[in-house]
Amino acid sequence: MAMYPPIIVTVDVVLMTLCLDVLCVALIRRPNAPFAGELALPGGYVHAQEDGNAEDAAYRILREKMGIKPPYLEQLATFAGNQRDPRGWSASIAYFALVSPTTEATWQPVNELQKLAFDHPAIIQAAVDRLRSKSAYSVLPAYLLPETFTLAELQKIYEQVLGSPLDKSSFRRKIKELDLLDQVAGSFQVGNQRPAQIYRLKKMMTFDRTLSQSAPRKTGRSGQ
Amino acid sequence: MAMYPPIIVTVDVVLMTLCLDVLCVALIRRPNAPFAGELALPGGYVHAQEDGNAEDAAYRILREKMGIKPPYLEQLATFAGNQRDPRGWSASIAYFALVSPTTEATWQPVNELQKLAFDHPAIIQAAVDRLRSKSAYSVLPAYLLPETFTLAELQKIYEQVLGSPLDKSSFRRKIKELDLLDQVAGSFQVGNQRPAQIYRLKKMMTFDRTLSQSAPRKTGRSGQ
DNA sequence: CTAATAGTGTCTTTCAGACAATATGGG
DNA sequence: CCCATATTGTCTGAAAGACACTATTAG
Repeated sequence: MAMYPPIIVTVDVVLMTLCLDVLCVALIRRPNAPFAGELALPGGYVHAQEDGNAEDAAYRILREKMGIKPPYLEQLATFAGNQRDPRGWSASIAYFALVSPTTEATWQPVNELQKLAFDHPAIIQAAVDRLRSKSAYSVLPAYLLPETFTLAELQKIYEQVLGSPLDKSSFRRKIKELDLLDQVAGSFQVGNQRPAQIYRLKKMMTFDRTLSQSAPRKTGRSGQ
Repeated sequence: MAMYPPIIVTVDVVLMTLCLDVLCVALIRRPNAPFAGELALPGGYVHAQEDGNAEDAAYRILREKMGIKPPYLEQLATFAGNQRDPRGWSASIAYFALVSPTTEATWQPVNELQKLAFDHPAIIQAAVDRLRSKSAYSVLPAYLLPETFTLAELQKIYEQVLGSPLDKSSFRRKIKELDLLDQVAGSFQVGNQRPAQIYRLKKMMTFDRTLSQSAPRKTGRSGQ
């Protein structure tokens, strides 16, 4: 079998959180070529000696470049081809991760990104799409909050991510049915108001429990 | 930056169809080491010279090894690490494809697979899971049928893939709402029965239209 | 008391599941 | 007429949306 030049294999992570109610992604300014000086996703080569698998590499990169271990990480997709890196044929195994907004990083709103290195805009778009679609039927957005939060805060996150307002009663009904939150002793209060119950995500091994919160109904019938 | 030994980059395709109402996957007996003589998914090295991107590689492999161009192909996930290939650290960009049962191949039922090369059982399992989950809200299973089919045939496919019987009336209501099928002139008949209307998939650029056929309702209320 | 937000109750609409009724072919 | 399957119609119950109502704090 013929030999081909080695293919560049990297891992890039779309690390997201919510800053001031706006979905943001963590970016790093590249110190070296290619795209030296430009903003890029945290990423790097797979280290065959250190990384047992691709997820290990993603965790290592987040540890080395961001100093964190995110509570949620999943593989997004692989972006591969001869056009995305001037050095040659490359494959980027992309992950997406969610963290609390207390995480230190250079956060940039996903809706107003400047020019980025490589095809990172496309990777970020894919991550945002994935987050949106999964938010419709899972508790993923809770990972964008601090460990404890109120239901009002959680609803705001969902509305931000999904881009449409939700009914308070229906939202609470769904969340209660899901039974994925634990009450936390204590409450949160600001100003002259009734204090709110505090919750946290239940410790679980499985994400992706069915939420099945559907899109808002249309008022009129769409013909027959 | 330190140099690392080159990483093996391959593309593997889970090519599926329905043979005698059973979901099957196309396998090839490996002629060479590693795993010579064992069954494996059609796959191969990425050819940096020929393949512009990973999807190109998947199509090339299906063309070379199976002699087909499938009507549906999507990236599944990337399986990468140092344990899956005895030659070293490897990354397999896995795709999954659906074809009509008229396609010539060595089909094996996905439920009774023998020992396979590499981690191909896990890749196949991921493909089946993906097909199942997408079948709940898309018209994907139609790609498992010949180009034209009746609604009864289509419903049987859904029942096979989803693993549970569907109500005839509800199923037709959903399909009609989706508006993803075109009527074909002519009809299909067997025996002394009313002939059935023939349909085909509409030509479209987008898959994944919302079907929102939900899981069967539970009869009782689950507490509060 | 008021202001402000937290949290609940209830009516209505929508839609999937169940299943019956009708339609259309050949004998 | 019969049978067998295709196709449509209708009823019902569960769940989502709309929205009003009550609860709890500070002052």
